[in-house]
Amino acid sequence: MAGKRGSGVLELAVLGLLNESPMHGYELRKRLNALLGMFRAFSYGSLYPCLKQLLANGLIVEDRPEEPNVAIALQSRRSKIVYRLTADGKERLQHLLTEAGPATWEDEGFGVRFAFFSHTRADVRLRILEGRRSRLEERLERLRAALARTRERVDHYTLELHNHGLESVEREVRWLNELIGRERAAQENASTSDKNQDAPRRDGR
Amino acid sequence: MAGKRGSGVLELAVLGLLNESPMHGYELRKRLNALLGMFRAFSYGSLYPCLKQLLANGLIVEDRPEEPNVAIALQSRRSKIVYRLTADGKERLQHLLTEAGPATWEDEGFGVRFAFFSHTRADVRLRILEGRRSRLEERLERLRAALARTRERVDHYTLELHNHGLESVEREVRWLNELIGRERAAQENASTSDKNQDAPRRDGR
DNA sequence: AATTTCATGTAATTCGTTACATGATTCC
DNA sequence: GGAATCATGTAACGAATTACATGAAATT
Repeated sequence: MAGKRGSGVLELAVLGLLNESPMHGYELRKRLNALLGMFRAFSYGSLYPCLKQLLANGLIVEDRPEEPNVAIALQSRRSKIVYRLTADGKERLQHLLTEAGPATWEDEGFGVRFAFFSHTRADVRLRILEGRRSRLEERLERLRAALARTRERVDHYTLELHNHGLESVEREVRWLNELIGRERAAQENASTSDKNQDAPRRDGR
Repeated sequence: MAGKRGSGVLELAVLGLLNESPMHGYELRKRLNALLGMFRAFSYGSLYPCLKQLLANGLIVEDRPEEPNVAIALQSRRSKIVYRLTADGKERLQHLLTEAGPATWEDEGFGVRFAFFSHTRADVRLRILEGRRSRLEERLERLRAALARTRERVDHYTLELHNHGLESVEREVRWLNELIGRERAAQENASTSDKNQDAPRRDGR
């Protein structure tokens, strides 16, 4: 059922962007690298095969701008294949935004998920932020333990590297804490006036 | 000449560790993930094929602990294949530590290169640090430009992400500046009493 | 004796890249 | 009319992963 290809951060990013508005490949790549410039940059060699795959899976459709009545001869100008999401595509996007996976995927996918937060349900946002935080905290523990075990036996540079890394992660945790706090406040704010702001909780397992 | 396989961060890391002391695969992986825990974790599925490749390329040799005279029957205990660097391997390590490559490799390799700084020539250290800094600064410029172009057209979350990313990179640049300053001071300190501390500069191109 | 940890490997797969190849459109 | 950029793709490759498979050694 699930296609053999088309997974990965790229799929999520493409679906997310097409969810905001239909686009052709070239523009997609530009917006992609503007949006995710902090983390990575995708090339056409990845993008077009991905689009092909999404098309084959029925998650997107092409919108070639042909008005059949108006001008038949103008079909020669057949550049710019605009893609847009199908219903299946939207479903898939929600799945990718929501569902958990292996830690490595969650790590890679966080930036992209965050980038589409304004199109994401409040409860899902909170879950993603908390998930990220707990993974980072787990990592912190492991790193601190490893550092304590080898204390004094490592050279100056290794120590410097570890400390810098540790501080970076700690900094991100503080950032997440702030964001989570704001999200919670906004949610409470909304639930005082509006009910059913809570997510209908999914099956417990 | 150059083997078709065995490139990547892993090769550098393995050579670097074996340069410190001979080791068998299992221990190698543990030390690897302790050393590079901040960035990545390698699995046996990567490590053993890499060792095999390095062996085939003559960069390492195996040191199976068989004393032929003592006990022939004890060969049945053929665990723990200890590897150590050959002369070619040391040369290759110096090449990998020193030589520049595509930006993506330099980015991935920085952490590993840094981890082996205590076994690296002072001038090479400085070059690596400055290279990293200039790449980061280039990235900063691009990010700031992109941010300025789309200013006010992006949603709250995207802005938050970009700012956090920007600050992280700026922070690393400051860290590098500190390190570079210290390296320079140490180098000057040394060159007042000791001459030929300068690197014999390689061909200019 | 059983379980955990040590130790070594292979096969298939994944996600992405670089380099190549092509052509239309716009700017100068 | 020539250059830059827009636009779409393909083929070959790269680096590492996961899942699988095996067995010896140490601990309980």
